Amino acid sequence: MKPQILIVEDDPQIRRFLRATLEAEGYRFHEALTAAEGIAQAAARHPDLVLLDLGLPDGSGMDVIREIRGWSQMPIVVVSARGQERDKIEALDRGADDYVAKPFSVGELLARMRAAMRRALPQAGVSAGENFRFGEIEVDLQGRVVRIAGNDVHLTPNEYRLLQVLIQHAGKVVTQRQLLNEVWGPQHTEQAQYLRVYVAQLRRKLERDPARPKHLQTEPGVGYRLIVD
Amino acid sequence: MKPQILIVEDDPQIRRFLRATLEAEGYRFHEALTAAEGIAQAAARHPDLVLLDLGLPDGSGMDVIREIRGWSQMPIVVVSARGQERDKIEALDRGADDYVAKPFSVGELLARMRAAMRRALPQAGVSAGENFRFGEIEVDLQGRVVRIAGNDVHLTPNEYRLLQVLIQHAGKVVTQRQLLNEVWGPQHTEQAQYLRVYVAQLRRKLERDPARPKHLQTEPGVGYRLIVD
DNA sequence: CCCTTTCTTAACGCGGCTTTCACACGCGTT
DNA sequence: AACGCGTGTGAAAGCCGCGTTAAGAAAGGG
Repeated sequence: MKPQILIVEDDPQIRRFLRATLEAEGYRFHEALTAAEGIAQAAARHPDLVLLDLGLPDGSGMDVIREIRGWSQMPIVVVSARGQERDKIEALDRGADDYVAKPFSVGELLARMRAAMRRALPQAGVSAGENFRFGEIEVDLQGRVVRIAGNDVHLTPNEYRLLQVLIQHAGKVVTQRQLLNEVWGPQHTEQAQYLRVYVAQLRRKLERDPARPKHLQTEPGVGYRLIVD
Repeated sequence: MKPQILIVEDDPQIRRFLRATLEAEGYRFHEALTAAEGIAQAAARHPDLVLLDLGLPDGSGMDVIREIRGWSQMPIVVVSARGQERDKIEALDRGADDYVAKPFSVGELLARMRAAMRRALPQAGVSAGENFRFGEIEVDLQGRVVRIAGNDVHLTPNEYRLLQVLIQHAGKVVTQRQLLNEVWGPQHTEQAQYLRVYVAQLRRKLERDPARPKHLQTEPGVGYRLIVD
């Protein structure tokens, strides 16, 4: 199940931008335009993370933090145009998990969101967790379990690490050297044969038709790429 | 008891600055000048938070994050001169809790440290509860008593300690290093043999069929996991 | 001080994982 | 056509991690 984000933001332009960003990442999300609605939706939907703008019209975003913290430890990442130190300190001390000032980089925002959600997982034993899905394949990154159409698939340590690295760069090409370095260490960046063997093994275990891979594709002369729909 | 901070930083000037800052806040702290020493001290002292500089002389600070995350969830706040986006993303994805780029404001750094430590607190909440149950096994965390189907089972100190750590992370994988660090201390994180012996003993005492464990499962190449129904 | 319990260390078998090799295939070049 | 190159595949061999047992050392209690 993909993480569900609640966006609390009144500026239509920023909202559109966040919407596009989260959509591209595959997150599910809902939007609230006011502080009151933000609190209500946070209570109703139990999102995996709240993206909160501090400059809301009907009251300070600080109230949203205080209100939510009264009954939940859900991750709250503040996104604000105001970069003043005292705003940051107040928001963080009231219980926000992170504070990203505009203008911010998309990659950093997403990384900070991932970090906040990762931390929240252990204590909330109920929540499904940060699973990664592509096609009928589901990877439970916390539990280290891979399921294909619901059935558990056993991966060896190296196979799993290889898949992990590919997931980290999902959609993008990962060079052979990079894969070898991450999985086998810097001493083995020349052993491209390892990759051929293990990519084949992964395909046999994950792909419906290993000879015509749908997800784990070869980039000849460069590396491999994990296709996510 | 005041929080204890571990500073991992080679630059004497920044170290002096951090020292003065933390002292003024009333934090206790220790210092490590290299990555290796930082890892060792993190294991030995169990600080409440690690302040980590990424630009260390004897290897990347990234290794420190990866190493510590192998056996502990302690808060790690990166303090770095490098403010590049990819550094931030990499550090956060490897398990850092926050990333503060120099030049930073003192107040913000302290607020982010407080936020990171506040989040870490609830983790200790498991042992405070009442009895822990899984299957026909019941663990009285107060009385340090284990019963299986009503009958008392005697566990040695190390056996109980090992079970305790697994219960604290029930359902999740606990790495070998983490278990070794929690039960035998930071000096013995390489003695995986201890684990094999004691896991076998625990299984013989707790599992109905020790050869096919239902609760105390092995995660090959990683660690062990306590399955709770 | 002796006896019991617990911890540490070593040895060994087993199974599975990793590594390595051999070879087939597609493709572009000679 | 033949060759080189990068890639995919199957299988064999060796290694390594894990589980198990046992014996000696250390610790603790009478």
